[in-house]
Amino acid sequence: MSIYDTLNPEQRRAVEHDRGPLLILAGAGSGKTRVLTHRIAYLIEERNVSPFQILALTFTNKAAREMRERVDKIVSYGAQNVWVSTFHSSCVRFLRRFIHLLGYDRNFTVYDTDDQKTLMREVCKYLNIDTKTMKERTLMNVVSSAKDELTSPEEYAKNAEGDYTKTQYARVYAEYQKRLKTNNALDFDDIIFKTVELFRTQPEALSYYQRRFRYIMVDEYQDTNTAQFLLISLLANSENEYGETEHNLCVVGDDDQSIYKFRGANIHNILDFEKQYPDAAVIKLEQNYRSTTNILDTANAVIRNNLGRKDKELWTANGKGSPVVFTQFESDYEEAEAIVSDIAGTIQEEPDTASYHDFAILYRTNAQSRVFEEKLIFRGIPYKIIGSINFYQRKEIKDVLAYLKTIDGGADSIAVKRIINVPKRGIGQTTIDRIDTYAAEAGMSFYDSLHHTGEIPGIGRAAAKLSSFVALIESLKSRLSSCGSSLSSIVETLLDETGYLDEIRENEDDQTAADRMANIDELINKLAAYEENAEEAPTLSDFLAEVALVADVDNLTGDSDCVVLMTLHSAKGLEFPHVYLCGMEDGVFPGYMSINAENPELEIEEERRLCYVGITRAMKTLRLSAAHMRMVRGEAQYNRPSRFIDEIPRHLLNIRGINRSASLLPDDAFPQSSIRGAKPSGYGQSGKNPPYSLSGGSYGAGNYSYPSSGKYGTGFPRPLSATEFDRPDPTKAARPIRQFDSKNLAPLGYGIGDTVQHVKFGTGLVTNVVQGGRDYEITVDFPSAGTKKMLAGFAKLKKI
DNA sequence: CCATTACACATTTTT
DNA sequence: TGTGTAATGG
Repeated sequence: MSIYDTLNPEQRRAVEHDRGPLLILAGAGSGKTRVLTHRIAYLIEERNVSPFQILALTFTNKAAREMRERVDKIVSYGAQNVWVSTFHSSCVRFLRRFIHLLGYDRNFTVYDTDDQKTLMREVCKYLNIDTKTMKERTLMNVVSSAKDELTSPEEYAKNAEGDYTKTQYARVYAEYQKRLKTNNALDFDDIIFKTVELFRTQPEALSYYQRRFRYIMVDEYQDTNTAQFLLISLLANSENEYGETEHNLCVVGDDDQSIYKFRGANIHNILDFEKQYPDAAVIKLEQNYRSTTNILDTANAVIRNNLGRKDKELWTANGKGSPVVFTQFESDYEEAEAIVSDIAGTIQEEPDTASYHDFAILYRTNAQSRVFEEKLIFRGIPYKIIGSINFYQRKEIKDVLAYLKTIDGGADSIAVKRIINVPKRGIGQTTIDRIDTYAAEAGMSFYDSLHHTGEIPGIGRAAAKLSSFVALIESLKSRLSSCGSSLSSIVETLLDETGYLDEIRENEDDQTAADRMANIDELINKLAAYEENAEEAPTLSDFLAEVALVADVDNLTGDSDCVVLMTLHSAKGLEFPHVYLCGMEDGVFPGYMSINAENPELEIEEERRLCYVGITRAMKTLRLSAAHMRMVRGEAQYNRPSRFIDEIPRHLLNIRGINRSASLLPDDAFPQSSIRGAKPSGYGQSGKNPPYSLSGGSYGAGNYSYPSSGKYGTGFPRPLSATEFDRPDPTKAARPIRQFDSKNLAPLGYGIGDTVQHVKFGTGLVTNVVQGGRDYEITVDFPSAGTKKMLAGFAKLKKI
């Protein structure tokens, strides 16, 4: 019996497809990694393909690591010669070899988001751009999208002609790019962008890799952006031994799991694969090995509402399993309490079968984790939050890395400026600005101008401090190059000599100081491990680049027994026996940003895919929940349950709710998530829709909304205890639902062409009124503030 | 130059 | 709510 016998027919067909383009549409949990790894084994063992000729590209280090391990396990020989790595790491390796052809130095550094932001701030300052009207964040997105679309600064400028804002963007982009190059740095997008540029302009570099990689596999193909798409297309264009062009390209993905449009992912890359390669074979993997029938039916029911997707439906031979539960709680607080106590209860009841790491709490935004954290701490349940605070983004780590970058070359001015006054050396902003000006005029790098302090006007007393800083860096530099000290020992030396550790000890409270020291220790360990394991000669640049390309989820290992909390985005690719998908409310999930977007249909579809991803993470049980009231940024918000809940057929859901008497509810239906203390000033004074009961079977039949009074605690009944998951209290009836009809919006009192008064912007002309789901979106031209789009519910416009 | 305070501001984020 | 940046005064 061969290893291929364990595959189902579709999987097997995919594995045995050895030549030409192949698209594998792999639904969630359909065993795509298995297919990829078995296909690698098959090519090597049955088709005599050299392991050196195989390239497997992933998005995350975690995925790359997993694939690497599994390839090593099933491929009998030469497994380590298969190139398995992320897009970015691969491109860094390509660029280390050839980037000099593009005028960069081969020991370039990689800028992470923080560095990018710092650089962008400098650019704005230099170009006199008011960061109040044009935020760095926006500018970074502009530059990032431009690069994702392979638009050079010059092209961008050309396209921007005649448009003032775009012309500004073009100036920023050009200056930003210029500075990156001066600093010999690439940002994340550059890594792909520059590789494509390399392959387009340097045929030798391209054909070198085309000849090398004859079989290319791409995981999560639905998440590729235009630049990555082109990169793949260029590489997968090799010639075989008969001089024929062949496209041995195998892409795996699921259009339903495309959730990174906001980062430039282009879903058409997967949808149009067959157009690009008319001879492509297409194989659908629809059998799911992860979840129960109930969970998959729920997932299918939701995703069915998206248009323009590849037709497919997941099924499983697993049993029906327990029903999917939806509970609406009184507040986010009670939601968290119930979920945490449910986890504790399950663990207590089934200590032999359930452990903490079987449970995942998933949410839309990182901010939602806080309540859970509180409850988990209170109960003493071990947990891990995967999230925005990446190890390598911590201040102390970034400081140490900045020191290393400075020692490594000093071309990266952002790094030098970061640590020139850390710990405090009495070198302030004015001094830095003066050096900057001098450096720009003299055409040298920031660090190099530190050697010429005598010539810099206005430096005065700071000169001595600057030279002692330079002396420190130089001594570390020589220790590294001539004495052959290890990287890790250099770090120890610099921490000691700069007094960095002392500063932490003095200025932080005991706990944070201890945390920081521990982090630094861990960094030293990682450095030492890197030096030991490096394939070739370990270099500082390589370590730094590697480190810049690490995400938080990458460090999620199964070895610690913790409940895991993370955003839906981070959860992609993972699975858990028990999943809690919380915050299922309109305005939270789908987020208000998508509901109020210019193109809500499109954005809601992306949110729906996110929902699909969340649902399909669950193996055995899935609990959906919402809160009637939620504290968001210190304000109470009242949201109706998510529209995605409506999309799940009633018979699949076990609905549990909070008890509340209908008569206590005020009549106003809020147009949008409400504001603390807001007066229910004239919205939807309908009051004529009779409440109907949840148990009456009408749940999910159409539009409805929960009315709300403003402030929590005013016209609102005292919070009642939430029904516990799994243990419905029969004394508490299902909560009543009232129907809501969007046509019942209150008349606005003004319309297009009217002049209105706004609290902040003054008077303006209404140019457009669009009726959204529960509110009007008003476009107003203000002579003072420009054109603004706002929701009638928030704007409080008055006709004049 | 640096500490303090006032103020504005908030999606998601594989790399 | 709580964080991170801009203005202020010592």
